[in-house]
Amino acid sequence: MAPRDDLVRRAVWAGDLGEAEIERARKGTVEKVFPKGAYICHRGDRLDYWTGVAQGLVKISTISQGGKAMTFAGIGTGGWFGEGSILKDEPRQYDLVALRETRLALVNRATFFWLYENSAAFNRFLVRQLNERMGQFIATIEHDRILDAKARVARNLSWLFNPVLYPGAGSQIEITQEELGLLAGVSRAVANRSLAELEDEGLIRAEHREIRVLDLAALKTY
DNA sequence: TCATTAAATTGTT
DNA sequence: AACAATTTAATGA
Repeated sequence: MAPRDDLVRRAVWAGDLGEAEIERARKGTVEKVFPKGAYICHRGDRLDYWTGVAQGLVKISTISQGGKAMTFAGIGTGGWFGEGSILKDEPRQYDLVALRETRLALVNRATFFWLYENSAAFNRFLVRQLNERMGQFIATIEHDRILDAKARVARNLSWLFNPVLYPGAGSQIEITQEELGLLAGVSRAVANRSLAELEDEGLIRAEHREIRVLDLAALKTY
């Protein structure tokens, strides 16, 4: 059992793919491991792969003109991203950083489009994913008051628990406070305090190396 | 299985 | 950034 087989087969979008489709997808997929802290790609780079996180945690971020770091999304194990850059055939608009050792599944451009043209199941997945992301961004804009540290932590956490984007994830996730701090753009100490407060408010439960969400809706719209 | 130790993670300052 | 406390993982009796 080559790990590559499992990778494609286990992917959420492969759920109702036919055997032939899976085989085709498998052939166009390579795996690559990035060490903790490594850049997967910089803004402006070309990365002609549709990318899935087989294991690990990736931050999608950019630096604003004012020089402030801004995180667009955190992608955990089981998440997929990059369809926008592939579809539009343009360089990445943001930086990709592996927050911990991360194993990525890279689906090449030709295979992506083959699936796009031939698999209804794949298309259903794509539409759902794009729609869900859209919803995330709209929610972000709607609640775009001055984002204090706690709010950023809460929002980034809620992203990681999106049941549509991560069908596999239950109500708990493995993430350290340091990693969450990197995602939210706050220091570890602040992340720690934010989590403690969120826990007091009954939204989450923080444990060692993992966090349980008790009220996802409240977390999203914090 | 238990004890010891090293490494990682967390709580505070 | 530094330090202590706590938890986990690894090792060997």
